[in-house]
Amino acid sequence: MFIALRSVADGIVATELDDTAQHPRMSVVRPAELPGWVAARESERPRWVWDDTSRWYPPLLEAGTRVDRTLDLRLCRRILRMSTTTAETSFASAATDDWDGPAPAAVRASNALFDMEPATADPDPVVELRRQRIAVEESTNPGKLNLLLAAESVGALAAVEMQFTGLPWSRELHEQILADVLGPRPAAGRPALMEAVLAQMREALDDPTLNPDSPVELLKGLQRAGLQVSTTRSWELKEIEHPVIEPLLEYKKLARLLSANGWNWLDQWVHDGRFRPTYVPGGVVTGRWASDGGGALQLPKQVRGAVVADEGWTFVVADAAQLEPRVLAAISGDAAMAGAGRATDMYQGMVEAGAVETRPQAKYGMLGAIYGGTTGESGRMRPKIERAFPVAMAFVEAAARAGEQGESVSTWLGRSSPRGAGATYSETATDAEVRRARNEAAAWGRFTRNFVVQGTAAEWALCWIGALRRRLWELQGEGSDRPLTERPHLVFFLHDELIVHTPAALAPAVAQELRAAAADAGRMLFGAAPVEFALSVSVVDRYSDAQ
DNA sequence: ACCGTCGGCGCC
DNA sequence: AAAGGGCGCCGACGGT
Repeated sequence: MFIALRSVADGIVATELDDTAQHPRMSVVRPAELPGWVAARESERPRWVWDDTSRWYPPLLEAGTRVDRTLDLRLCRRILRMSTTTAETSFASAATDDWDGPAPAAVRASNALFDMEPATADPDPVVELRRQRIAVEESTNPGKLNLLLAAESVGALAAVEMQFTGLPWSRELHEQILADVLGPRPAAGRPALMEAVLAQMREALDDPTLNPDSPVELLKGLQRAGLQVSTTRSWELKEIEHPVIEPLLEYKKLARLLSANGWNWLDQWVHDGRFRPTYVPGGVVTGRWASDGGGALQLPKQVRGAVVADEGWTFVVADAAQLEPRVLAAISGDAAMAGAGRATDMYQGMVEAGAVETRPQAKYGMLGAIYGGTTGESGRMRPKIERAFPVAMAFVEAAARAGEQGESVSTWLGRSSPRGAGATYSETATDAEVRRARNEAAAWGRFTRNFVVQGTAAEWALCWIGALRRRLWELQGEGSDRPLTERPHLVFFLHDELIVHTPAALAPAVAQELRAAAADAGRMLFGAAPVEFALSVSVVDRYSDAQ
């Protein structure tokens, strides 16, 4: 059963539909009564259909209503528009309309739902749902596409829930870290320890007015002192021997901490002991999530010591070990690579299988295969990886060739990449123009090579989240009416890593569910394929203690 | 005062 | 011959 929600001038129209999206029965619900109404219908396990989860779900959660299943029509529209599996359908060729692109700002405003009368009615979700269902049926792989749409949508629910519950964050411990590394918070100017390091730099360069914060001036200063550098990037500076290098690298680290996760960040993003990032499901072309504000997906290891569980609670931190190589083994059907993945540590498994000699060789070799790297260690390992895993390598090579020629590539479930230009240049092009066109085509090939792996890994992660979310909810019995924040709940997601905040006594059970959900995700995507998805799981009171 | 771009670096 | 994927955020900078 579906129940589609739509905001109109005199309330919210809820349209109940059967599993074929037919036989509508409409009710009108007053906005203030929606959470209670939704909660009452939830026992029938409908799939709630709405334009944007980020618009409808926060007020429901605020009112204590959790929903199990949804279809986020706007997210689904984007997938169906792009997918090569729907390319032949009328859905793909239809003119753009309100459902394409982001929601209008007026609709996005979270209070529009309950506090204000909308100026115009929403576009009809029932019409869009039916169009999408037809597109899926007419696609070349309805089963996979349905799974992708459900996974994308459940991810949107989890994203809103994680923002709602927030990541437990200790202001005191964060301030302690800042004080240890930078010194006390200054009223103005640089913190004391930064100033001290800067003094060392000025001394080493004999340049008392050196401005370290301007890359242009810093570069001039370094060159004036005779250093052979063309940029001020850390990795380039590391190659050089000079008394200024050590304090300079230190200064950069301090400046980074100060500007990205210093006191200002704390003031802006941490309130009432919680960091509440906005996740953006589907925000990355590959299907990965993006984040908006607070840099949730770039949380440096340096400040993870401030992430501390509540009294009597603990964290279960799980990350998927070597997720992308395992995904590559599965989508390419490379049996030898899948065999190496039967080890808990896949890279070690590759060593034991005799493919390479050391674990770092395995790691860099695989990263090179997935990213298209050819220099350094990953380039040197390339022939060995080719020999050991020819099926997998042929798979990513094919994805790269497709991209170079301007073709679209797709993930396992059918999310497709944008089209590239290919190596296009006119007959009268100069050598430089030809070179540039070829470089661009090669870069697009690296993008598509990575797209199929990164995007499928993102699909695995969505399935993992979806399976875990239901398992956690059922952990204490569905009948329990405890709110989300009083049960084990997800608080953080980082591409291949999840954190669950749980009453300490339930941590072993949560760890079990995380592993079971990972196995669920593997089966959902790949059925009986012989690829295992190992997790490393730790139970810790502080995020920085994980692993 | 505001806006867009860029260098640089954090995460996966 | 050479070729590393995806993001977000900050401050500086150059433009208006």
